[in-house]
Formats: sequence, structure tokens, C-alpha cells
Amino acid sequence: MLKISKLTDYATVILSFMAKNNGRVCAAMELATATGIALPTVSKILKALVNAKVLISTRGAKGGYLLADAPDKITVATIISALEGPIAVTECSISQQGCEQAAGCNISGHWSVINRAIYNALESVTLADMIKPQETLIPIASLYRIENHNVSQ
Amino acid sequence: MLKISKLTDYATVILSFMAKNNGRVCAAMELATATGIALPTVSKILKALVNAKVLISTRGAKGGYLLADAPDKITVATIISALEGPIAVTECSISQQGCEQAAGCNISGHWSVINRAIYNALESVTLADMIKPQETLIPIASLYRIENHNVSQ
DNA sequence: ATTAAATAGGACTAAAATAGTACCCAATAA
DNA sequence: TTATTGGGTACTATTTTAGTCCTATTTAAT
Repeated sequence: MLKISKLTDYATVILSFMAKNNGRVCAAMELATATGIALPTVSKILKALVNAKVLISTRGAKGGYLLADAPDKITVATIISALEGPIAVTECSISQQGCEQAAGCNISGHWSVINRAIYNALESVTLADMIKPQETLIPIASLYRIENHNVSQ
Repeated sequence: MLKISKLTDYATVILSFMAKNNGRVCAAMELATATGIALPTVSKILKALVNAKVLISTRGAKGGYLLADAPDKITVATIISALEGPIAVTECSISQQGCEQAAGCNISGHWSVINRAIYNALESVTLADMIKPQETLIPIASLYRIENHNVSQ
């Protein structure tokens, strides 16, 4: 189903909370309590976000985490990359080594088109967008092309 | 890395081969030999594609598989849906049941926007596109937003 | 200085998803 | 009627992901 990992999903929840408290340093413990995610897991996610420079950390007592940028400058693409590595739909798009069945495979070039399209979609939504009041959910059926050719909200 | 499954990747290879031989019935064994993928795995994929009505099968001696539609009518979105179910980036977009931390989560509505964008990207590429001669691969660095803000091919 | 509060990094375990295989049944052409 | 080919299901192995824990390092407060 082409899904993001749970950790990435958690990351968006954590970052949304921080964006709402923009400017305030948050400790991992506070974020765990606020989001209901276990502390060790929250820590793991925060470390990854610091490495990706999405967050800035300060150690020691009164330390914690802070958004490295304004919420409207932090995109979903950035968050996904931070936790899952480069956004690419196939392994061979990244490794350049080519896959095992290189002989029969002449389609890798086309994945790059798809990758870019997806990347652009993910980059067009920011943290600031995510903390706006939510709209209605789209119906399940529209996710299936077979049942409903034109996806409509 | 937001990737499709190996089976889906194989499916595109198999379908590309069939598209090049459009109109000819192909047996699972032939497809396994042509693509280098193990026969049981090929069979599994073909079954899924039949269920999704991407392929039509005929049983018995001289039986095999045939594309159910013209290559330019079969989209990547259809292929991914066939093997992985609905294209949605988060679990809660599908289940409607809401996630555990429903209290802190007000962002689900925004995933639907992302889902649609990705869906459109995947629907814009067809099997016919995939069997055209490939272009050059994009460099790895451009997949990372951090290293290269504007993705350019 | 010492202590307490906090992050950093890495190693490890457990759980879940995915991939791959095998078996037996059903259909059909020769 | 027999060889060939797909259909369905169940099972196993592998890989990936999630989650936990431990120890080191940093810093504010006392």
C-alpha cells in the first residue's frame, strides 16, 4: 500500500505538537506524555530528526528540542527522508547498481519520473499545513482505481 | 524510503515483457524464464494481476495470460493497487477507525491531500510509457532534499 | 565540586510484514 | 484420457520495522 513507516507517522505527530508550541524547547519526556508515544520511541525519532537537521537539540538540564526552521519551511518530504532515507519507490533508483535481472529491465528510467512526481507531492505539504484544522476524510472507495476511476474528494 | 514491494516491482517487469509481446498469450513458465524470476513467485504475481483484472487468464493446455487492456490504459497506480491494496500513505487513511492517539492527532485530513497527489502521479504513468526506451537516471543526491533543495533532473 | 536532568549513540530483542515455496484441485486442448 | 496449464490455499523463511535498554556526555542549579 506504499505506506510510510509508523515511526514517520509518529514523527509528524510529534512535530505537529512542537509546531503548535513553536519557540518553546520541549524535552523528550514532555513530548512522550503529550503524544502518548513511549519515551524510548520518541527519543529514537527525535535523534533521527536532529541528524536530519529538522530539529536542534540542547543537552543537559533544561535541555530539549526545538524546530530548526519555521513550520512552513519544514515539508513532509523532509520528514520522511529524515526517518526513511531518500524518497524513491524502487531499490534500483537509489543503488545505481542495477537489479539482478538487469537484462530484462529497461524500465528503471521511468521510475525516476514517478519518484519526482511523488517527491513534489510530498514537498508541497508543510508542517504549517498539517496543523491547520482538518478537513473531511476522503472515502475509502476512491483509493481504489478499480472501483472508482476518477479519484474525487 | 516509501518503497513499493519487490513483488510489485517484479509485476512491472513481467507486464512490460507482456506489453512488448502484446496480443500473444504467455504461460507463467515462459514469463519466469524471460524475466529470471522464480516460477512460483511469477505465478503468485500473475494470480494477483488476474484478480485485479489487469490480466485475463485461460486455463488448460496452450493456456496462459494476456493483458486485459492496451498498455497505455494500464497505469502504475493500477499495478500497485493490484499487489498492495489501496494506495495510501498511512493506515488511518484506510481504516477510518482512527489511530490510538486520536486525541493528539488532527492531521489525518492532510494525508488525504498527499495521497491524492501521489495517486495522480502514479496514474500518470502507463505500461506503454514504461516500455519506451529509458532515459538517464537521476543522480542520487537529488533524492535528498537536504543536500539539494530543488530536485532537478 | 557535585548532583540531577537531559540528550547521544549504539546494541540488542521482539514483532510484523514480505517474500518465496509447495501442494493439491480445476480446466482444457490434443 | 492424458498432459499441460492456471487457481487457491497454506506454510516457511527471511527481512524489515518497531521498540527497548544501557552507557556516555553535556549542562544548569545548588
